[in-house]
Amino acid sequence: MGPSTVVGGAPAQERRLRAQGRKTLRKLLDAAIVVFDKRGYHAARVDDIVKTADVSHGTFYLYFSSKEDLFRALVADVTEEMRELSESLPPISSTKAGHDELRRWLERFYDIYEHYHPVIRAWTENNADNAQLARLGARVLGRFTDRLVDRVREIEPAPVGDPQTAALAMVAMVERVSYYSVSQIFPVDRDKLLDNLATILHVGLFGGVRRRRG
Amino acid sequence: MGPSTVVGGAPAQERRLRAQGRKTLRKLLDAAIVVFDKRGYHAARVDDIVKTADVSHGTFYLYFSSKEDLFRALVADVTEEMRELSESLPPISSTKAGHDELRRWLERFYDIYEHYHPVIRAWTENNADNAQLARLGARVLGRFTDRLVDRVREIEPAPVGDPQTAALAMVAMVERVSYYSVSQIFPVDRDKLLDNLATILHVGLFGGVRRRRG
Amino acid sequence: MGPSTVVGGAPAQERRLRAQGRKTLRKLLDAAIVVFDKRGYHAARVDDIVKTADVSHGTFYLYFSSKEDLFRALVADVTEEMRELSESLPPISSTKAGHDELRRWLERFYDIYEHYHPVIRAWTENNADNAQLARLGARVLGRFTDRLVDRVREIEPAPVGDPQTAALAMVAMVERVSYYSVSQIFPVDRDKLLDNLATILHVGLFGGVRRRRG
Amino acid sequence: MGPSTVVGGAPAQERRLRAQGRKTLRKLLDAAIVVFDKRGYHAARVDDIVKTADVSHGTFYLYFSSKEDLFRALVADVTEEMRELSESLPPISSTKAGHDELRRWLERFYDIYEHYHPVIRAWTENNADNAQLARLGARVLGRFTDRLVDRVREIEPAPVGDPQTAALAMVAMVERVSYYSVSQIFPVDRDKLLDNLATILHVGLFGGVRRRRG
DNA sequence: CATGAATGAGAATTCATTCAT
DNA sequence: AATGAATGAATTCTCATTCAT
Repeated sequence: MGPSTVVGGAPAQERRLRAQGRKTLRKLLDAAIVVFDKRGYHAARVDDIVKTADVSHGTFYLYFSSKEDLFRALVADVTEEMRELSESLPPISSTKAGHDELRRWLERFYDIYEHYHPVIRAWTENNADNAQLARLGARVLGRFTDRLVDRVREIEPAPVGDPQTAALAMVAMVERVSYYSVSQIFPVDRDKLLDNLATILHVGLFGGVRRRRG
Repeated sequence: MGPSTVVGGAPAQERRLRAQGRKTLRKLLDAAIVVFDKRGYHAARVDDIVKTADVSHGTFYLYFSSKEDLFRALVADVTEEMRELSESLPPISSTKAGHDELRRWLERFYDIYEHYHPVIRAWTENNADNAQLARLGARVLGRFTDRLVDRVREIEPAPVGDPQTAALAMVAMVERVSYYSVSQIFPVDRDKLLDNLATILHVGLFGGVRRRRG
Repeated sequence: MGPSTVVGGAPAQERRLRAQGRKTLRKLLDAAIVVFDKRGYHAARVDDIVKTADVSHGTFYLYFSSKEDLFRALVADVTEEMRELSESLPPISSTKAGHDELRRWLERFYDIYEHYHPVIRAWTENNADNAQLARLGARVLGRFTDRLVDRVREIEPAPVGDPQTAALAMVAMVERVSYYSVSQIFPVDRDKLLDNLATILHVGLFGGVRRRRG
Repeated sequence: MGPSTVVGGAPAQERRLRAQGRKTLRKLLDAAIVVFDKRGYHAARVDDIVKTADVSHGTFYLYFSSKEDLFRALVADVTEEMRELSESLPPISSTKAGHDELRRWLERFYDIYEHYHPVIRAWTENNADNAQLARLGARVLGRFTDRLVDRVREIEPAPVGDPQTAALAMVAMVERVSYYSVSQIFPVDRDKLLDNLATILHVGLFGGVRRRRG
């Protein structure tokens, strides 16, 4: 998990990082996810992050100009992963094979979501007072719906009247149910959840037929 | 909008409030919603709230022991309103009449959600470090799904295999799409949104038949 | 216990108090002693005092201009009682009768001290930043030593070389041991304590002869 | 003056202090004594302490979690010094040599008392609402009386009937007279005071014979 | 006389960020 | 590249005192 190229904050980009530096950078990013998970973004203290990463206070500012700077780096990671994921959505047929493709794709979504969910939650926290962040979030969501709509339109005959709205509703559903699951608001079994989501999407968007389980 | 009985925070509950006191209490609660909307819960300063309510700093602490205390009072309001709403879900038939009932009920949900959405967002923000709050949120969601499942089970023949999971997915969808809408992440027309949601729920849960619009 | 005429603070002295007013005044003074006992002077809140006296916040300021004003009124009470007590010290012979006189007089001291000890402690607390209070305290102590010296000088032959210093040491001892006792730093039996103090003073100042007990 | 090992408050104990840090810690402790002396414990502001120590406000909280935390550190210092002092009380004969030993020991007591008296006064101030502090104070006093009693019992024939009570009275006397002296409630010459105290203790506890001075 | 409400100055505390080594 | 120490602006909270009824 994690994008191939680790991107640091402003101060880190002005320097050429060696192996040691890249390692420290990654330690800080990982520590931040852990701390955001435990306390939430706003309650997270730079102090908590450096303690978790086991580096000194001053070191933090060698890599990031502020907590927000670090957060932006994490958001860039998520955005990139989600962009790659949305582009990787394959054609989905209305047959069992289509259902299984969808299932595998949702699985990858879920795993990324699980890894980054403290970042995603922080993102939500900040939507209120950070318009740019909100726009970026909308773009990520938009890419998912657009891609789904593309795939829906490939099906003949058209399985659903208003693919745009339906796709948005499905994205919303998948996102929120995943949130409930990873944050354990509702304890749900991962595999069962993915089965159900795959079925609902397949039936709701791709003309799949609801089958009794078992 | 707003519950019939205004409940203050810890300090207010130890005193007997007269008309004047109750008025100030309400001013503070309303001001808090405004400020949470503008800046988000964590960025909200007690100072902003008292300025908006046009009372002095000290007055705030006559009614609430802290910002969190005030927040809890607002959460109690939302919880109560949502409880009443979930209990008011009428039987839903699979006919056009059922669709219209659902539409009216969703409309009420949406309006409450719109009014309290700054509180609901703050709720989400705090789920991380406040387990009790998270549990309370789960209970509210649970009441909605339970009630939907009750209504789904009244339909013959059974329109959906696993009503529990389906209901949870629908609740998640409605909640999140409403969030997108009121927070204007996606600018959606309220009426069109409610039409679509009513249809998706009616078809997905209550055996309704999808009809071409127009 | 308590002086015959209750004296209020500045605001109360500008008005003629009726029965009701005098009652409220006394309730406040008594409540203050209770609260000073429980929390100490500085930690005592006007709020605690009015709650204990069961009057409203505003009423306090009808009788005293401030917490300090109330404190001064209590100090005046103690000062007056102690003045009366020091003047009442009878001639002390070096015989058993002298010992018994001393014992009775110490008993009265102890009882006043016990009643007012929260005020006396507050007095100590304030000696640091209130020079006038410190001077007043010195005067009270001075009256005791002077009076003791007067009585010592009546004895022939002179039982002690430097009555002034010896008297001061004895006053210090009595005061502090009483403090240990009433504040229960050392749990001491009142009667046994008074026996011992009477003996020490009688032997140390008045030429008394130490006798084995029993 | 001052104990050999400086102990900081809660925050300081979690970190490893270097030379610079230890210096700042000591500056704060010393400054606190100065400020407690000038204004008394309760009136002392953290602001006064940091100004006197010439460090910033934030630095204070790097070493102590609150004013109370700093106070506890000072109390630990006094307690330790007093413990060492009480253990150092040598055997006291009833001769002139015993008197002189006592005189030297009281001198050391007086000097420690003088240095720490702002702390000791604060201790008294807080006895009311802090039971643990009161217990600790009783233990310190108890060590003095116990040690005196040990030394008294070494004398043959027994010079006093109830050494326990007599010792407590003497400790009370010494403590309070020292307080009068250092706080200048009564302006007393240090040397003359120590002479008198040594004589009273020697005569009152150790069978010494009162001699005319001069 | 008495009350509940309101005020606001003042104090404690936190924590992101900078600095000297 | 890293560290521990220091900073001070920003914020919360308290509580004596005043006010309107």
